[in-house]
Amino acid sequence: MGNERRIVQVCLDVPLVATFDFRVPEGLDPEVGNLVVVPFGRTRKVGVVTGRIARSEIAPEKLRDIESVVADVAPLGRDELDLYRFCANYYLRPLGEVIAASLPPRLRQARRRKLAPAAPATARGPIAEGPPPTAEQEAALATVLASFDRFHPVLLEGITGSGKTEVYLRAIAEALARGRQALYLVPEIGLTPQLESRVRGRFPGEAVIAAHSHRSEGERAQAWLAAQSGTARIVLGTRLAVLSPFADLGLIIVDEEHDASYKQQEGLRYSARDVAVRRAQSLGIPVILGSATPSLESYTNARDKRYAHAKLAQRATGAALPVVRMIDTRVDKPVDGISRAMRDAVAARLERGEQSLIFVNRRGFAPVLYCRDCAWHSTCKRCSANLVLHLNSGEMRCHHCGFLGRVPPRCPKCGGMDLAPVGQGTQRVEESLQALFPKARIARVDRDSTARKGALKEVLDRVHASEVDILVGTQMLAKGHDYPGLTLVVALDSDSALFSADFRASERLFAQLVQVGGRAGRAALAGEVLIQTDFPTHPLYAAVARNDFAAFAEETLTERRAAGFPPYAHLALLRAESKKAGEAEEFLESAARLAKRFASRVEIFDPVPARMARKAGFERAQLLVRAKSRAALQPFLREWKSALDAKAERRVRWTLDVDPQEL
DNA sequence: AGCACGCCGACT
DNA sequence: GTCGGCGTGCTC
Repeated sequence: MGNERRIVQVCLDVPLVATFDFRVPEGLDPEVGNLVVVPFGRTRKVGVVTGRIARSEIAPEKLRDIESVVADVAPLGRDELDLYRFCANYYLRPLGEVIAASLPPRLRQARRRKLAPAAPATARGPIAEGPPPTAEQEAALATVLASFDRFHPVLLEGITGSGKTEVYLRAIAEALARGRQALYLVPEIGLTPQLESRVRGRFPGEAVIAAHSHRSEGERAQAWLAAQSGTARIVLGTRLAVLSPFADLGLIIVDEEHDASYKQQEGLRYSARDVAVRRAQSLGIPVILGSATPSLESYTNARDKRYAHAKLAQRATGAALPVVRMIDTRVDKPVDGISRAMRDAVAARLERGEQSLIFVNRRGFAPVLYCRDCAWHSTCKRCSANLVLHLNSGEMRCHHCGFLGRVPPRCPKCGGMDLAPVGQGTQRVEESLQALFPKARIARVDRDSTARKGALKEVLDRVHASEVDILVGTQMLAKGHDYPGLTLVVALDSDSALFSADFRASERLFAQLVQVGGRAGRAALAGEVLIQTDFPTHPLYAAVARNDFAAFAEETLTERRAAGFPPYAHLALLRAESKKAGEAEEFLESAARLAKRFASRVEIFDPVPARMARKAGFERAQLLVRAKSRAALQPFLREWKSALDAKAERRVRWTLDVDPQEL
């Protein structure tokens, strides 16, 4: 009888405490991995059984019975639980939080209807014929296939338009042929509706599931179950999908692997790309990381032969890469943001019936309103940021906390009437272009203009139908879309990123310019990219112009090595915020003192204000920690975290960000 | 995280 | 006299 394992450890989404013990009543037989409903406090919760034990340390009178075993969801597999344990450990979060993040909301509800029975598996069908691969694609695929039965990540470095997707699709075909599932991660699925239909078109007989947060709760639950049961053969998804269960995962693809949106910026701050590599490693399956501008981490891994390196240097269509030119705005002074050279270039496209894309990474009309009499300017009371002028709606808006106010008719400080919008946002550029080219059909694409569901697709359809001459927009335009009639891309205001305090800003700028520039001239027409800048000889722009990622990477790596930053070091950031000024920094000061007690192989920086020192009424500060290796950093972080938890600090909200993406 | 309990200011 | 503010503590 002593061997009867009538107590289970149940993992719940509760801070700090990983598992709670529960008795198993007669008639129930939960196994490890099962979802169970348990009474908790005065509510009920869904948890996951992580162990079965004969005795509990908990006083018997405190133990309560499991209420039920969730019967319509199969238990989580060993592989999944291992993966979640790794994430919990590595990112220093409770296991319950990781599991909760991996479960679709519907499955986390203790009270819910029974799930609809899973859709039956579709018959395996023929795979549609793709275009004949180019020699480069063939070679890249050979590299992928050479490491198909083991873990050996492949960095697929391919210029825009080189046909990385074709390599992915052929790799997926191989995984399917071996009877296994494929996971295809993309940064933002909402922006790439074309991809889903392309994948479905290629694999008409296979169940393709798109998993992302724009789905209804029912659909998300169905997608999760289909991946878990193996009904779904191909799962296309955003970062969250990397935590999805699979019956028999045989391949992971991370497209645009450099993209910052793979890093979750709150709660469990995981990098889906890094988790994908780790998952592939423990499953012994191939993983393909694709990008035109790889992250410097992946790039060095390939250069140092830890990853295989496949390159696509030619455009698959044979189209030439766009010509990149700088417009020296010290000489060619822009009027309302538009230089003479830009105006001429757009005019030439209008005359030829070709399309232009104007890239302005700022929405609104103007980033700040300024009083010429007293130098007052519009700032947010709750954030250290300017209020952005949105003329269309007559509002001043804070893009960081959501504050909304009316546009002041006169200066709030001196009462003067001479208020001037300073700088260019997408709305203003749209307006200026319309004034210059009254007959041009202009469409604006930014978070404001595409807030309505389906609005983005409508604009893109109009672009494809040649009903738009000029497209003005933010980085939303850069990702993944094809514009066959587009021959001109202009970047208006990228200089600020050249000198940012964030050491990754230049890496992001390079990727962004390459990506948006790559939209030009993808079909039969030659493309041109113009960059308006005060620094026309800056090495970053020169490398963009030569399409020379390697040169940019090597130069940036030299700087990183000298400064001791990733990939030559590993970082963690302790972020703190508090409503009272000084409290956050005080907390970090004491955290730093604490750290220095047992930090032998890590370097503790001084606390500094966050880049946005005040946000939504919270004072924010951060403390950087650096180590030579993960092996040195991780044990330190674990010890530090538990010491910080023990302080039970209540006034200050704090979180540890392992491998921070933005400083 | 929820959700209680528990002591101090303004009001149906 | 109560309603409710959020500080403190617990959940197997």
